[in-house]
Amino acid sequence: MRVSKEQMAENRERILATAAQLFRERGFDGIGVADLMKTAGLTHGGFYGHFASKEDLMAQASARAVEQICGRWREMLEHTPDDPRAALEQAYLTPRHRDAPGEGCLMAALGADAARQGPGVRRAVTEGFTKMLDLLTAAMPGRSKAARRQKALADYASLVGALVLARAVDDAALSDEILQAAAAALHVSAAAAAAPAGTGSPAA
Amino acid sequence: MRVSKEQMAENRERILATAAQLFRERGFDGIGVADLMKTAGLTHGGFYGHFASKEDLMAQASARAVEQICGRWREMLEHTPDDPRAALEQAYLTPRHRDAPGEGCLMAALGADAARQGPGVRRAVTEGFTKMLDLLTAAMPGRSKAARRQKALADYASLVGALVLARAVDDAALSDEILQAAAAALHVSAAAAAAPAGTGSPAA
DNA sequence: ATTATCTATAGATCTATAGATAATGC
DNA sequence: ATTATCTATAGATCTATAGATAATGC
Repeated sequence: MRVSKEQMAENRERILATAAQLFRERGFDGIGVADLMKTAGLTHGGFYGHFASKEDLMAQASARAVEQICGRWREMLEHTPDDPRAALEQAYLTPRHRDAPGEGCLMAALGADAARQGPGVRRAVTEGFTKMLDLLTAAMPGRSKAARRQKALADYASLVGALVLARAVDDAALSDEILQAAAAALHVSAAAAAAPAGTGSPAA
Repeated sequence: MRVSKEQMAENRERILATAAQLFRERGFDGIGVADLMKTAGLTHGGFYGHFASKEDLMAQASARAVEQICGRWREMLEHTPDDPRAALEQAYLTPRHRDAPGEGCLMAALGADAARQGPGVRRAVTEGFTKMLDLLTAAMPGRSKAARRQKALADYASLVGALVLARAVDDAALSDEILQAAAAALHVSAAAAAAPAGTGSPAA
């Protein structure tokens, strides 16, 4: 049953990646350790050789999700030097992002959940939020750093709220309307009403 | 053990009120039927004489929370005829509201959770959201109804996102900063940095 | 020999139900 | 007699651990 050190590291990565997706899709309480390990192709008991507890995994999976998101954000900032803020915010407010929470923004998927978790999870989520905020601040136009940060905070709140609301309602037209209203207020062109069967990852 | 019809109706109301608070404080999965009934002063088994299932209660408690919120919103609209929008949004973005989720906005506390629930809960949450949106639209200045509604949607997204983020982070200064940045973007004066030990209910 | 994983299970908790109990309301 | 509530429990699920297993790596 024992595997090589490389294989073990790979297993650990797969557990983390699986958790980062499933927690965002189903909430911290929506997926158990046994199901999670099964999805990762391992058995229940092996989990505790990799992580101290489920809460430990929740914290590390949150950090992992932030890394994925920041990686995609950095790519956008490099590929759209003219108006990176608009590109990022427009991509955030797409039906594609709304419909793929498992690959999307940590704060929209788990922010409300995180507020009810223990110190380890809240610390990881706060650090992750700060990293994402710094990237958005860097993409923000404006004179002073303070003004850019304030605008980034306000814009981030608009993005997260619009996505939370768009996912909560069961009316597709109303959901699209929420995304479009937020886009209009942020002065980026409205997201398409239906998600095209395009390639690539969602934008958050 | 049997109680009068009036007492039974009162018990049912107490279960609903308790659920509307505890679900918002701890999430739909954060409180069980047994603990909920204990808090309401009843025993576990009696629950199913009042509600068909926990999910049934989740839907009805969401509707109940919306009624509470809309009642407070209507009061504000009547008491601040000059600029009801600013009054409502300013009150929403206070530390008091952030620190009292059990009495606060349904969408900020349970919006992300609701997206993962069954049709009954999603329907109730969507209907509640529509009611709150209509009140905010009525408080919004603007020429056309469509323009007021679009602005209300965008503002509501900002409010919900700011509250979700302010609750998620474990850094008090950062949390206050989020509320203040959202208030500034909405052109309402920033919320006080610390919640005064005042009277009355939170504003959402 | 060490150790990563697996099997099996302990102990707690959760939703829901069955049957007993006792107070209401005819 | 009816019925709202209570007691007790079924059955499922959850986190975590103990001990067995078998492959790695000295």
